[in-house]
Amino acid sequence: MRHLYSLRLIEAVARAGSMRRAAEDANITASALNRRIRRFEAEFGAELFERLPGGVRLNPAGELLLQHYRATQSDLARVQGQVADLSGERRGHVSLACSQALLPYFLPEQIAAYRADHPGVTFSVKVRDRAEAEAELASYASDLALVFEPIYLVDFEVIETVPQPVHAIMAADHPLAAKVELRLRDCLDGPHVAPAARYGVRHLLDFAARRGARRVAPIVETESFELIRHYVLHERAVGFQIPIGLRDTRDGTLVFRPIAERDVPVGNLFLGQMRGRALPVASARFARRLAAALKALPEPPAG
Amino acid sequence: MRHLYSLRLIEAVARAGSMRRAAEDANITASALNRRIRRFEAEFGAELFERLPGGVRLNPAGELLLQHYRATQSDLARVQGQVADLSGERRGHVSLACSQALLPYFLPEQIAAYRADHPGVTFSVKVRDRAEAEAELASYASDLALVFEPIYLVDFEVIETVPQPVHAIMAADHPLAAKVELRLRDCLDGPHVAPAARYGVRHLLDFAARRGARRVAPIVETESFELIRHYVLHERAVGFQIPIGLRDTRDGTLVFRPIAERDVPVGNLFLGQMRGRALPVASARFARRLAAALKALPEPPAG
DNA sequence: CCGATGCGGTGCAGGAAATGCACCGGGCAA
DNA sequence: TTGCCCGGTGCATTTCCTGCACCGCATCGG
Repeated sequence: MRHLYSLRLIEAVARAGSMRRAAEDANITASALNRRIRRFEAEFGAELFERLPGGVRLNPAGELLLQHYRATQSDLARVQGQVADLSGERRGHVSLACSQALLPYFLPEQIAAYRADHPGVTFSVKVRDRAEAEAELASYASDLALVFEPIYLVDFEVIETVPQPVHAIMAADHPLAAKVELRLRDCLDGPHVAPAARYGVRHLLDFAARRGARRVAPIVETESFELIRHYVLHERAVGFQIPIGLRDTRDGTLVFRPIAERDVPVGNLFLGQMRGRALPVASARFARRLAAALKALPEPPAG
Repeated sequence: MRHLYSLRLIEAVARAGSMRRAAEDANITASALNRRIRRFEAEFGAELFERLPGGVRLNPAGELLLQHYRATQSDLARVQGQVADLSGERRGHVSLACSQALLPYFLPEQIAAYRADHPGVTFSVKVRDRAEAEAELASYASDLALVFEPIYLVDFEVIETVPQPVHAIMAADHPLAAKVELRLRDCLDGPHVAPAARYGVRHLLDFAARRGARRVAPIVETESFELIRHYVLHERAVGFQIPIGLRDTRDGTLVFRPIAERDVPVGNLFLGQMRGRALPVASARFARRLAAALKALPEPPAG
């Protein structure tokens, strides 16, 4: 939409940190860009940037305006989606930020099921930890977020929440695999593999360990849940994960067992959006569906 | 803001019902306007108007877009207010739609008190009945609404509510003035003066009368609360009003008495805004103040 | 039936507005 | 100092928008 061109340029400048670089990105000359911005500032009634020797940076007024631009843009996209909808096109796009646990099973299934009904809808999926996912929502870069454990932002509006007790995962021939439920100390006493500190599972583990005067001391600490799942098959170690990202492997080599609730508190998976925002039709429908699927989630079998 | 020019023109066309008339209002030629709109429609991806023999009318897509425009405009105004605010200017504008009962005492006092602290803030006050006031909010024409009794729209977000029992008003020498509390039948048996049907007070009276198998049969029915207050001084009649619009007159000629709660249900005064909307700073602050003032409202003395 | 009227829409020429180019002064690093 | 990159500006050019004249069409009144 061309009437937002100036605002788009302002965003580009804010991102690039310099008018000349932004001009290059936007395929116009720096002088044209400069003048557009000066003109806009005059009309708006306030400067938007701090002019520094090495470039420019948004000042508070600019931050405010940029926020407005993003909200406007998102609302316009929603309107266009609704219009397309009422002309029967059923097109649209869903953008979503989620944590890694959703990647192997839950999200692929949900997206595929949704696209079976609405083949015109496309998706973008970003993998973000909790803090990043909330930033995604706040900047309107994603419509939805699906993250594990605590929510920081007040602007995060919870659509649905589902409990996910932390599970220990291990090779099928691991001694602990014989038990139905594990104690935390059983897991921490032996070699273990854990996600990095910023992940929700680790957060719960650290909290629980501290309470029990123990320490999470992983032999491998990683940001990749997939690495954890595969590593425990190689060394006699225990990993930690939430059940939504776990399934019985076909060959039965990987097993998972819940950790006693009295040791590690049950965490929650949150589906949320930016507070007060009217989502595009496609995203709103998908969110409703996700919420239903989360609510219908079976108690995970201790496979 | 010039980047909204096309949208402003679209709104003008929607309001005028014809491109030629809108062009005249906007001081451009019809051809220029026509082309702007066609161009916008092409870029937007959908027609916005039904072309009729005698002019044009918004189609659903146009309605949606217009709603977006109004929201955008309002949000931009809020941002500009915030920017002015952070440069310490404390300027701003509050627009409010309210019912007549607030005009004599409550609103003037509140506005004056607010302006004493923030002299840069200006106000516009529209007198609207309940339905109209809600339409004002929905079209972003007013920031706040302060109305009596029931709320229709789901988009009306209640900020504060305060009970206001219906009172009968009469001349000091009216026989009924001797009682501390009146029964509805006492009022309806004699000549009475009442607001028109669309007002909340009348709504409650009609409801109560129907329940008691009686009828509100006013000798004067009017849209002016002021007329009611003055009329009862001229003829031995009873009028109806809510206490927030009543004070002891200096000369003691006008008195008001509550009507028994078992006869007429207590109505409520609602302070509200458009659901989900971020108000301009000035309006938000004034709303907070209004809410506090409403909550602190004294039980009305039976003067 | 027919002309008058008011509507949205278009071809074309003139004019306003945005752009690109060349260049300035200034901070910064080597 | 020299060279570099920054934001900002004067001027010629181009792009885009506007205004005018006019078309086809539907409606209305005689």
